[in-house]
Amino acid sequence: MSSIFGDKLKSLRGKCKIPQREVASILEIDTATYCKIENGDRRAKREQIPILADFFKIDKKELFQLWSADKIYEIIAEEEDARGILNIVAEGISIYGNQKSEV
Amino acid sequence: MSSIFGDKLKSLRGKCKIPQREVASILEIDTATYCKIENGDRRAKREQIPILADFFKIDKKELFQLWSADKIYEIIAEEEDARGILNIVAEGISIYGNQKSEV
DNA sequence: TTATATTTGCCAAATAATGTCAAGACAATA
DNA sequence: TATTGTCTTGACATTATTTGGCAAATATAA
Repeated sequence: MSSIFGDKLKSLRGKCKIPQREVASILEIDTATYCKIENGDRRAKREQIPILADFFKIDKKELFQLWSADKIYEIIAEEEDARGILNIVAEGISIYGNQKSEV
Repeated sequence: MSSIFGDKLKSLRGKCKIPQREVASILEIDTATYCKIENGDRRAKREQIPILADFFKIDKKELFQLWSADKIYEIIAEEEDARGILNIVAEGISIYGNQKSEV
């Protein structure tokens, strides 16, 4: 499948030259499951994100973003006008004032 | 709860002055279920969207967009940096060239 | 080959979603 | 006030989806 979240993990792990087995172990899940996460066949649990960020020593926020982005991709993948949808959402955010408008 | 999709239905139905019962009937679902859809407590099924669009005589695409947008809202509602996430997604779309970048 | 790493298929358990019924709330009207 | 029709809510059963692990298969090294 491939996912930006999984790709990130893969790349991080590549740098450290650590086997999946080890990462799986700190998450306390099966190697097969972790493998699927890296390949985008399964989604990591929310609680696992900070653990991974700590382990790989990267910004938690970044990892959360990638994780969420994947979920959004899944939604818009099925739709024609992905950009139109994103615009609607972006406008909505501006209106309800989540943060600065700018997208 | 409230959702832009549900609000849209509510407003369309308001104009026609049609009771929920009637819309529910064309969707072949319970009035209670339709009520929840209007109020954003339940999500309409994908197949129901074109039926609704036909019934209310509005653009199917618009309704699909609102429906998808709600799903995205649900995802980013849980995250801090909603706009950051949207940007990541928007960039990804540009890269994979779904359509024009611009968001 | 032998050992280690990664991937895949399939199953059972857990979780989430959907729809209905029944009861309650609300409004308009007789 | 009582009645009628509409809308809303909560609890529950049913169904669908997700998740994790095992075992077997496939790579990758040594």
